[in-house]
Amino acid sequence: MNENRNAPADLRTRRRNETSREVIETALELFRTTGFARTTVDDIARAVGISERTFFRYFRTKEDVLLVGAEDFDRAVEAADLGDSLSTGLRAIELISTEHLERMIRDHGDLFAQTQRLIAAEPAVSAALFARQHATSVSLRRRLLASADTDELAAQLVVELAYAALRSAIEVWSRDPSATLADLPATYRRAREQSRVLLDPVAGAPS
Amino acid sequence: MNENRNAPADLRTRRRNETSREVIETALELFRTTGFARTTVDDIARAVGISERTFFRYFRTKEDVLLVGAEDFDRAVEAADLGDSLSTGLRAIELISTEHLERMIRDHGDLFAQTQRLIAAEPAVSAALFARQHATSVSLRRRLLASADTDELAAQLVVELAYAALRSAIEVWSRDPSATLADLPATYRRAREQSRVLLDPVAGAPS
DNA sequence: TCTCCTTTCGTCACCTTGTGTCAGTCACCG
DNA sequence: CGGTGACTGACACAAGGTGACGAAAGGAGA
Repeated sequence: MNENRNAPADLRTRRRNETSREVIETALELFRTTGFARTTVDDIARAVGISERTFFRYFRTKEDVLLVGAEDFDRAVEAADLGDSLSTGLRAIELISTEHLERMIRDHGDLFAQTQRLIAAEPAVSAALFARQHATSVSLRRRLLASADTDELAAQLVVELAYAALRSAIEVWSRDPSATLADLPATYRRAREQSRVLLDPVAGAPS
Repeated sequence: MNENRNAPADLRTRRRNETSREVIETALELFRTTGFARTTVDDIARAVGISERTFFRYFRTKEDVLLVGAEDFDRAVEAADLGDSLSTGLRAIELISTEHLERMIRDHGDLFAQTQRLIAAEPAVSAALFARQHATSVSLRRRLLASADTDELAAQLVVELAYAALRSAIEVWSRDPSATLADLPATYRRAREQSRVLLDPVAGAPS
């Protein structure tokens, strides 16, 4: 399709992005002050100055408002070159995750941090996020199987373990009030290293 | 509290269990023939012969109907002795998972298999399941921190990796049409072994 | 500038999930 | 046998989410 990345863009699309961002920021504020569950979609729409119906044209669900870069991440994962083995596949997923975190920090900054904190605090939202990741994990497993000749279990495990490290890093980081945006990539690096140590077959019992 | 396990039980509790099981089996049938989304709670209630309101007295949500042993599993995890280190904690979670699978197979048999297949096929339900697991994972991390003196990231990782292995095993097993109930414990054992091999620091790149 | 097409938006109507409430029923216990 | 507490059905209601239709506004061409 037409891929005019970083172009001045349409006036329509520009206004759409503005409205989208305005909804996110307004919702974020309402969620913090009133709580996620007690804030209705109608509250958000009214505060932004749009109709309830229009809100759902921007976001499929109330939870989606907080899943800022999720769609981009999914697309990047789907487009990634996984190489021809499980280890190259794992490395590819980790690389994309790293780039994703850096881009989110660069492009969205505090907005990203705030959404992550709210996600960690709100089971309904983390469940929605997981549903996304689960869908891509199944698709990833299929692609790994096609290119890396291995069994389904190993392929699924590689994907799940990679996602587990990413989720854990974000989770622990977002629950730490003193952590800054700059700390996140380092936390994720530690998560990858530690996950390898924790399941080390030498340290773990053989059976 | 009163723990009359395996006792003849009250007439009321007996009827309650019967109704609950009837709801599960009826819903399972409707979900398979009509699809999860297109089946309304009212359809299920009507088919069982209870009111819509009563349905919600048995199950908090429509998804909960498929989460048969989840509550027992959570309780078992919460009550487990995690030892005094991350490795004993990991071992404890794995033991409980194994016992849980065996008990589900023994007590529920095909019902369990059918629910797992539907869960794997239905994003909304796996999201609900994840929400449960996420809640217990946070509580587990706290308990590991209290007993094993380590950092938050390592503790969270241990829990997430353990859950990832369990989920992957069930996921892959439930998507295999030729797999039988007896295959599940073996699949889970392979998942634990493989997860240790896949993240082996010797095979993986140091950085 | 005028016209035509496309996208977007607001309004209205509707369905489904989930909760609160109230009154009636029934098993159990004294 | 009468009281207590749990379970149930019926009703009302809030909130999330979808479909349909007409109006308004942006964008392209004459």
